[in-house]
Amino acid sequence: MNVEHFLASFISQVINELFGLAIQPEEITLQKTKKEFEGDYTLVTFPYIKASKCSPEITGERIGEKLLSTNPSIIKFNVVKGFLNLSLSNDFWLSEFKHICAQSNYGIKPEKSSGKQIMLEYSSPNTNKPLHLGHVRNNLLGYSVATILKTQGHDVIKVNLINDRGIHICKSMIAWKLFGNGETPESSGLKGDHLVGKYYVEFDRAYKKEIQHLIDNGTSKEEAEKKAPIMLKTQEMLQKWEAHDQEIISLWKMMNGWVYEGFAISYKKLGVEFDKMYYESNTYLLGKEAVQEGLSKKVFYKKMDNSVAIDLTADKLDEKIVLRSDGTSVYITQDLGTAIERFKEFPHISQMIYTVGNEQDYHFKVLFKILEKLGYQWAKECYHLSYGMVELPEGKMKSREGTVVDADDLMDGMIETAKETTESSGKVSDFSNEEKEKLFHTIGMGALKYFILKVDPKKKMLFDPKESIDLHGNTGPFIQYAHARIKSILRDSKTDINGLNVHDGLTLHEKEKELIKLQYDFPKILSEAANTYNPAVVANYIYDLARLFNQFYNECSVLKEPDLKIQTFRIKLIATTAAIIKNGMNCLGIEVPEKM
RNA sequence: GGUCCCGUAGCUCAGCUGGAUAGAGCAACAGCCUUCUAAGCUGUGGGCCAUUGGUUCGAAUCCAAUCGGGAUCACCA
Repeated sequence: MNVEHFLASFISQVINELFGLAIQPEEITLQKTKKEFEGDYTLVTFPYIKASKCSPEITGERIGEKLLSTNPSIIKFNVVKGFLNLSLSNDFWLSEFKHICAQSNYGIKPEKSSGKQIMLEYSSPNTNKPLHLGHVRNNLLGYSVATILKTQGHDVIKVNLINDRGIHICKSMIAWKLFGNGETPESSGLKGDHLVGKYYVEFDRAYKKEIQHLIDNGTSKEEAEKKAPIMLKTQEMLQKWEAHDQEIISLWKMMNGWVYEGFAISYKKLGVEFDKMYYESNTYLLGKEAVQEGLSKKVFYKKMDNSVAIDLTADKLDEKIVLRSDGTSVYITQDLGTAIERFKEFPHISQMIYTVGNEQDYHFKVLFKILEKLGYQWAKECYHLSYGMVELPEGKMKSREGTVVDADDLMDGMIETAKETTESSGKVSDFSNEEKEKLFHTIGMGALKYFILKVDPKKKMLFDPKESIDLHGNTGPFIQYAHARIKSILRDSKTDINGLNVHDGLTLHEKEKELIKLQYDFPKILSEAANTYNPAVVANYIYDLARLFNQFYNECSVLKEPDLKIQTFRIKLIATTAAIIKNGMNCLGIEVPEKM
């Protein structure tokens, strides 16, 4: 039984009895009492003064007195202006705490218990360059939201749609052919994705040089961009690729293979994974049937030049081309086709989530609207998990210009920072080398992941590479540290925690009560995070919990507490705290060490 | 120009389904380790919540306008 509901239904009865006002429990809003006042929950009395025909203060007094006399869990109340603050008894909170203890994974619903199946797409890299900070945000966000949805009992299918074809891929291939001299990851010692990325940058350099050369010889800029020889070669290569030219296909396979080897390493380090991979080289022709279907349903129309379009001006969007005049498809065509395919392939999915940056907000609005107009019922269950760009102090990152924060460098740098800090603390002298490496990875990646996930996904975020990510304060390691501290106490206690029982009638220390109250919120936090697709909700909650534990730790001793009943209670209390920290951090894809 | 998103402490961010004196962290300053891990805890300073108007008993929160920042409006992906 939810505490707010429990109180609200009592209050609705009381208000009805006292003032004759019929009010549903759901309409009563209770809020947590602010720190500076005494009490657990607060009722704002302003909405009821019309019915009570008294001042807000008197209204509060009357409701409070009635509640006190009818509800044994309420032991005290006070009224400040129009605010009625209610205090619940220690035993009430202790019995809530027992409920928390009784569940092995408090707040987390059993796997696949909701019966709802959701497909979530994330990552979606191009195979022409290595992953950068922007991809890191995408990957962490997608993985985290998937994990959070799983806590609600949903069956989540994580998919990755790899953009493995197109003109941008050919750019790296052409540059490698022209300037590569047969260089391979083995011969260069470069990670495969970095090697391919090097030639993507190389292409841009050569292209720009050719453009400048043409401009110097009197060609207009626009003309030069089209006529640059290297660009013509690239377009020729794309045509050959589409015509299944064996030589091009095998070059493509080889270079993509290098990229996949590189990605696999980065994904592993990031700790993300997928249930199914899609490749655009397989899906890029999809959607033409949907175009035909749309034409016959008169959703689309043919234009004078034979291209096919849809008019969305009535929906405050523009006209959108869905098939070129030469009959080839555009980006949105394959997105339409892919979506339709997926719902055929997985008939039980009830929701489709796309983790894509907010620069594509418009694209997804158009996509979902078209699907709706084509008559697909599930179109309204498609959701664009839109997130803000990661910006550097100098502005946006640009792959072609090399002004990106590379994902591998970033991760290695964080792990190195974690190593330095950890070693200087001198706490891990008894660790084996293997354990140390694991710990540095856990802490470094924890810092990075928390740094990115604690901010609201839809907001753009700033990253300054010159200021390394902090390990103190509101950070991943802060939370990991709180967890390690708890585990250290539990080890020293040398007791079987499951065998312990919490006694009634304890007097609760302020911080103990706060810990119970905050732990009690965990399931609500998870469902809120799931409903809003927002890992930051979990991140900020876990931080609050860790901070509260640290305060408790400073004020109350666990193992040195002489009263055994209290000691037992405290052991249970910190054990559940640790479990929630661990499960919460797991939602962010962050591991927590037993010792650090 | 149209549409969408964002403006909260020096910096990075919470709070936004309307409620009490707007919160954290970093940075600065001052304390706390013979006591379960100081990656910690406590305290001090720091705010016209972009501006103006409206709705309300009550607005950082809702509405409108204005100013600033960003994205997008391709037969690119």
